Amino acid sequence: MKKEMHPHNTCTLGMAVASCFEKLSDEEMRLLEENLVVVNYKKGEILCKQGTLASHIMYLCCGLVKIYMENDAGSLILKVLPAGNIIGLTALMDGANVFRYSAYAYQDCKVRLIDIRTFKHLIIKNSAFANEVINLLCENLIQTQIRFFAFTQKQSYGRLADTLICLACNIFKKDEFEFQLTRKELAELTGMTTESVIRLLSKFKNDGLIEMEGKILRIKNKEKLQQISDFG
Amino acid sequence: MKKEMHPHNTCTLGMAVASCFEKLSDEEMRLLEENLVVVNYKKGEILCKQGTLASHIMYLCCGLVKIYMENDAGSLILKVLPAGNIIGLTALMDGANVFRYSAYAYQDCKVRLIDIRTFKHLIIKNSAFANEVINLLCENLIQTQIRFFAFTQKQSYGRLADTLICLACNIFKKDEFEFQLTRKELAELTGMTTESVIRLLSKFKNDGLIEMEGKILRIKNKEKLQQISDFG
DNA sequence: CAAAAATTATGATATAAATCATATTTTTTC
DNA sequence: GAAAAAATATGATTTATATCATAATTTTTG
Repeated sequence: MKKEMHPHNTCTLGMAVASCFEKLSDEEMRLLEENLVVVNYKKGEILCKQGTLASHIMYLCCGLVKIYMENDAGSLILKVLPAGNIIGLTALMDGANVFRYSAYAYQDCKVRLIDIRTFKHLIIKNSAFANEVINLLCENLIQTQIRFFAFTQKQSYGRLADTLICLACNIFKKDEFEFQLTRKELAELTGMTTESVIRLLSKFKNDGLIEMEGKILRIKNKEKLQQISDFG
Repeated sequence: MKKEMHPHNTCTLGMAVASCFEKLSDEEMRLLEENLVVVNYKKGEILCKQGTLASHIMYLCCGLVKIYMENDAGSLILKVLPAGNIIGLTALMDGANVFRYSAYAYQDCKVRLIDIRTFKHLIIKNSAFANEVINLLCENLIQTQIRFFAFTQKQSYGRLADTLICLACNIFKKDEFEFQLTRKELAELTGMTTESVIRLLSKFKNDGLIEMEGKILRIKNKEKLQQISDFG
C-alpha cells in the first residue's frame, strides 16, 4: 500500500543531485567560479568535521562520500553521496553556520568549496536558484524522515536489505559493485553492531540473496531482498 | 562534550517558529491574505493526511498539533508543534506536492491554509522570504537528523527522558503541564510500545523524577532526567 | 616480507524491550 | 447513568539483538 503511493521512495538512502547551478546566469556562474576553490581529497580523508565553522558549501564533482554524525557513544551514517551532490546545505541557516555532521571520503574526491557568503548572495539575487535550494532541502528532509521512520519500523533484516538495495540502486547503480564499506560501516548505516551485520550478511548469502567475493558484492535476488526490506 | 558544543539542541523535539511572514511587504501580505482561508479544527481532527495532494501550506495560529508518519506496521510522531509553526513545507518541492506525513489536532486549532502557488510565488518574488523558508527547512532538517541520531544511540530510558524534557521546555514551556498525550502517543513519540512507556513512567515516578496526577504531569528533577537523557 | 593491526567470522551468553495475557481504571457513547 | 470502549497498569514469557570471547583472515606498516 505504502509502495503503491511512493514507489520511488522505497530506498531510504537517496540522493538529491544538485540541479541548482543550472539556474545561474553566465555572470553569476562567473561570480561563483571566482569564489570557489577546487580541492582534491584522498580516500580516507575528512572533508568536514561536525562542530567546525562552515565557511563553505561543498559540491562533490567526483568521488564518494559518507555523511555521518558521531559522539562518544557511536556514530550514524546519515547518507552516502555520489558525485553531483551538495554537502553542508544546513550551514546556510542564518546564525548557525556550523557543520552538523562530518563527511569522509570513501574514494578520492574532487570537491568545489563554494564560499558560503557567495552562495547566500546567489540565493538572494537569483530566485530560481533559491527555489532549487529549497527543492534540495525538501528532498533531503523527506529522505531523512522516511529513513528515520523506516528505522523505527523495521528490524535488522529489513534495514540491512533496504540498505543493500539502496547502495545498488542509488549509489553504485548496478547489482554488482565493489563494496567500499567495511562491515563496521554497514553497521553504522543500518544502526546495529558489526557482529550482527556479519551474521545477517552470512544469512543472506546462505539464502542465495547475495554473493560476496572479496570486495565484490553481487545482489542475486533483488525481489526477495525487497520483500525483506518491506516486511522485515 | 556534545552538550558543550550545542547546548541548545539537547532536546530533540524542537520547534522552528516561522518568522518568514515578517519579511513580506504590505502588498505581498495583502496578496497572501487574499489567497488563504482560515479554518478551525476541533481537537481530534486531521489537518492533513499523508499521501494526499497538498494544495496548501498550513500556518498554525493557535492550538497544538502532532506530525506523524504511518503505515500498516505502526506510526512515528515526527514532531509536536505549538502555535506559530508551518506545516507541510516539504510539499514545496517541485513536482511532488504531496503531504509526506499526517497532522492531527491535539487541541482545537486555528489554521491558515495558504494556497501553495501563492506561497511559491512569494518565494520567487521576495528573496528575504525565500531565505527565511530556507532557514526553516534547515532547522527542520537539523532537528530531524539530531532526533534520528538520538534514536539510534539512546535506549528507551534516555529517549523517554529526552521526550519529557522536550515537551516541558519546547512545547508547553513549563515544568508542570496538562498532558494531552496518551501513553500510546508517547510510545509513538519515543519509538517503543505502550506497555514499555507505562513501565518506564512508573519507574520515573517511583524514583521521584516526575509526578502524575490525572492528566497533570510535573517534572520534579530535571537535572536527573537530563542525565538519563544524555547517558541513557 | 614479517609483524602488527584491523577486519571478518562464529559461538555462548546476557539483556532490553516486545509480546501476550489479564485486570483495573477512566472515558466515551447511547 | 449504565454499557461499551479505550486507556492504564502489571506480570510472565519470548525474542531480537547486543555483548563478550576467541579465532581466522586480510590489510597495513615498518
